[in-house]
Amino acid sequence: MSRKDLRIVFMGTPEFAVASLKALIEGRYNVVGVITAPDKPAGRGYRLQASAVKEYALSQELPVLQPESLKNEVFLNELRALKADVQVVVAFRMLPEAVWKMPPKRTFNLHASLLPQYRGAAPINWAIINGEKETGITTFFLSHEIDTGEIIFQEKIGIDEGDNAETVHDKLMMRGSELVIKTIDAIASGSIAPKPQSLFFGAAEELKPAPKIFRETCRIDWDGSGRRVYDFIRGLSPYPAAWTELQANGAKSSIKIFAARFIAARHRLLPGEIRTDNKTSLQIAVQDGFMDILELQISGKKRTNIRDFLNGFSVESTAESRQ
RNA sequence: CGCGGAGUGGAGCAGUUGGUAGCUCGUUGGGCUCAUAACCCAAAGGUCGUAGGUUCAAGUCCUGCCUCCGCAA
Repeated sequence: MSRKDLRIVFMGTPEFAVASLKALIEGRYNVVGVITAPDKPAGRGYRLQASAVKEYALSQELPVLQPESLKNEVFLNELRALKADVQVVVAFRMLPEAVWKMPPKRTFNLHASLLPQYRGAAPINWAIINGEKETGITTFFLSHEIDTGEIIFQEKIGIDEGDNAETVHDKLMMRGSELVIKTIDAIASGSIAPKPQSLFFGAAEELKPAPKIFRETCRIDWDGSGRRVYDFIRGLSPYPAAWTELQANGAKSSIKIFAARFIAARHRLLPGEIRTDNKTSLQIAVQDGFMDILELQISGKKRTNIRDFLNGFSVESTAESRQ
């Protein structure tokens, strides 16, 4: 069948998924339905908020389903009624077998890592945090265990020294949407040869997971090398952002750190001790030097560069008592 | 009505028990210097998010509205 005749149901929630849906729509593929998360109270005031995918789908006048439960019979019937040939899943949630087994040409997922590495909810962040030099994108058919199905296509993408979670996210999102198209085309033409994930890693290799990230995960542990702390900060920047606490204008506040650079140096400070001229620089000690904070945000205020921050805030230098 | 913080000269912040506003930086002019994002001197620039209220008098107390941010999801 022609690739444009293929009836496609798209499932996804955040911004990352929008790029793929958009690529399908702009490529004039036959997207017959979009499944996304229900509007949820979120943000300050708990206002009801639609997902990024929903907003885009509505702007394109695509039929949208927002089931509370993916096992609900009513939903399953609605889904069946769409008569999908294939289902595309990008950054959605775990699907019950009844859903992913439905379409004749199966259901595939776009995952933001080089599977089998970084299975889980936060592959982009963890790849950077772990100091990887490259990561990538993978399309694979869904199976029972999460992120373990047979791989259709995979593509490597480099992580540069100056990259952070945002830049890598954007790269993967764009290339990912191309991979989705490529995968759809291959499925339509019947020219796919999915391979089990076991063929993608050597026996000696260890599998690194990418679990969901919580606030406590984002607290900076200064007792590490500058290399590790640097990767940690950029791996979480700008969202959800690495944070620490310090004394500013006489009060203890938590600050998010968006950008920092490592300065190698020998010193006798304890990890986490601060030295600052309260004017242009704020440096926090790590094992083998200092992290020079460049961009940060104190709670209740806006994100600023270090100079602006120090113009108004006076930070206690915990390093002066010692030398 | 989920909890909390904030809106003050171009920027980041102070402002005590209410009496028309201050700091750091920047800007402009001048000086010093081989030089500088360094230093010195001087100046310009705000009526304090917005609407209303209390008061002899409000940035500073009360109410509504707008915007931003942290937590939480």
